[in-house]
Amino acid sequence: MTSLTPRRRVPGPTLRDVAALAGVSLKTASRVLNDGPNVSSATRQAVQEAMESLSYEPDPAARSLRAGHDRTVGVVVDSVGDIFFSELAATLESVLDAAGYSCLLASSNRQEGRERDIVRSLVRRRCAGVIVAPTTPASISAADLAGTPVVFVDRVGHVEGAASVVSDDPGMAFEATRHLLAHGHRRVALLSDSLDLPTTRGRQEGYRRALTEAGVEVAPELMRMECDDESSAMRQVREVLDLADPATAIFSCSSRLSLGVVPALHQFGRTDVALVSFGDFTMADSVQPAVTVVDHSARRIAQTAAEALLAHLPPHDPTHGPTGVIEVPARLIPRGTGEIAAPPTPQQMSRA
Amino acid sequence: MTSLTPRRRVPGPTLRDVAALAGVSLKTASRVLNDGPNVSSATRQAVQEAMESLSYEPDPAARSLRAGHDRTVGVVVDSVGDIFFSELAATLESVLDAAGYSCLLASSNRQEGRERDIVRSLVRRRCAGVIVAPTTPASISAADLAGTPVVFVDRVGHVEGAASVVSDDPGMAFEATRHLLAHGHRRVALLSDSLDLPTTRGRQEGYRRALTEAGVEVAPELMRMECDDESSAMRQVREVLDLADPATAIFSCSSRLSLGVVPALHQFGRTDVALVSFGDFTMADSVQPAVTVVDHSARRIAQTAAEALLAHLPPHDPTHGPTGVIEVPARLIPRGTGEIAAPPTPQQMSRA
DNA sequence: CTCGCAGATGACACCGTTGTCAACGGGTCC
DNA sequence: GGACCCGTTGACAACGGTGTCATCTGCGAG
Repeated sequence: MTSLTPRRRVPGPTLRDVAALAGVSLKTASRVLNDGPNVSSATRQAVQEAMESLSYEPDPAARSLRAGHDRTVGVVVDSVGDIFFSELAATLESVLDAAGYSCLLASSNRQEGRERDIVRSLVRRRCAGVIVAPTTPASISAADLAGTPVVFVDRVGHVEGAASVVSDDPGMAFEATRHLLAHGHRRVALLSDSLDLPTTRGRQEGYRRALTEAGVEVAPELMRMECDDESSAMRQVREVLDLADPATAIFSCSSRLSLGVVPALHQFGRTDVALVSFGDFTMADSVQPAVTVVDHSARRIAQTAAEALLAHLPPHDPTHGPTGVIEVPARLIPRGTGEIAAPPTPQQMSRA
Repeated sequence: MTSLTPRRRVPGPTLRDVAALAGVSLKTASRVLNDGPNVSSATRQAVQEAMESLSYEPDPAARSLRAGHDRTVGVVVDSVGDIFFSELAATLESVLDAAGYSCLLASSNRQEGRERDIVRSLVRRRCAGVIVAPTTPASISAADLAGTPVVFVDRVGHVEGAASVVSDDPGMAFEATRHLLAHGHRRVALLSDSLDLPTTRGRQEGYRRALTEAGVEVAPELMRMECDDESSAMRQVREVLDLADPATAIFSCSSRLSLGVVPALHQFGRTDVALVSFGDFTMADSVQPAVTVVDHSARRIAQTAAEALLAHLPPHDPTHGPTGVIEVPARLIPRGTGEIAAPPTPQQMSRA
């Protein structure tokens, strides 16, 4: 009972076996494995042949233990199941894989405590580095990292020497809203989630600024900040369209919400309502009319973040990687819904 | 240059420190850590207090190296970015996390070679177990696993003693098709991807069998097996609707394709066409009419697979976990599109 | 001819943990 | 009272690599 044999693992060849076969010492074999200096080409070749013939693979655990780091990058996102983060994760994985790193992926479920636990555990694992979508700017501290390089994604994290790769939330929200205003809309509804994330705040801020600069009143009844899933988004859409002075355009703050807004508009038969979605999504360019979006591409953020992290990892000089906030260019993709003109207002009609 | 210090890692407390503080030997501390037998309660408590006060955390690498296994489960899916697999992965992660395992997630991108490489690398890492969506039934062999417990998901994998958690593809496809036939349809189009996966084949088979049993001709021009993304699905929808003897119902073999079919039908204004989707998706019950789906819930498959794997892992007896093909019950969820009746055919009309 | 130096190689300790086995002390049973 | 046993404990080696330092060889400089 004490010695229940959990199905015997078949041990692979070790570096010792390689060394023995090549007729050299363990250390020399190690040098060849790591492209170390001072190895004669004859020796190097002998060892390489031995590795080949045994189909030797180094043991990551042993390496990690001794060397203090390994070829794994930890990735912490809100949820792997979320459309945005799943794309982000997929891209991170492919970029890091190309650089010889594997990914340890975990979901924080937006809980700060869980996020910190996960990061600590990744650090304990001697991950080469971590990539985190922080729930709050200060959710992760330098102490949690214990020197492990980190790059934040999607939201800014405050850790000395760390980079944060984000899109320009206020700026792009500003542009999206201005785009709607430019098509004559004065009643632009804002759909946003209720969370107090910097991302969310930034987008709300951009919306407000665009209205203000255009001299349009910021109407509280048009700002709907309780949309946490598709169905609540649908409900809010109905409400802003049913107002006495109804919305004629909608700015949806996330692709998740847009997944509720689009069906809602279709269901109500209101394809005359303008819409810009912050965040592209699968069906955006196949629905009719196609949805105008701000593309803050998960792919591009992931690509940039992965490269930023790699610059902090060996063989690069870890002190010279990028630092601070990196804004990934986002762009407005006009596809149809954003270009729907506002109907003439009663005032305009009477004035004419 | 040789000794470039990659930002000094701060080493955490080791078990040795704990032992020293508690005034016991390293081994005794280890015994407490692992709930080993034969430790006096006084000693146990002293060690636990020492661990507490140092906030000690065991080192997974060292543990893995010495014990030959660790608390990590490798997960290999087609792509983390795919809607189905991202949900699958999210659920696996949460179930395994609750059992104290972390996940190492990787995408095979449906390449058999890459899949095998990933699995081998996971095995080398001494993962406690792996969960794989195999590209082919024989893509992974017992030799690749070297004794590591495995559970296959979504598709059947052939490895002695391994469980495969799948939904009843032929059966549910049969039922979906029969559902459409029961509403009077005789021209039911099949939309499927071109891959030669058992899953795909099973669904095609169920479709054929339903038609045959109902005495309906299996029409080649209605079987569209070249749909590999949303846009090709849209194209195929147009084509089957434009036939001289057009389709009146569509059976879409995957949620990914349905994401193209639904917008296509909306765009063509053909909400009179019946549709059943194999696989639920976010917008399915919010579009109008809502989409009837076969729910082969990623969540349920993941849950079952995680439990099957856990049963093969310590502290359970690894030889007594479930084995063979486990079919997760799927169910047809009628929501609207599947219940649209067929228009009377010319034959029926003239006969009347 | 000797010294020194650099390239090549290996012996050994060590990373943090767990398995093996021996030692110790106290009680039980003849 | 001695043999025996069991619960408790610790010394030691080992897992598979890498860092440190010593050793050895050959060769050009003085």
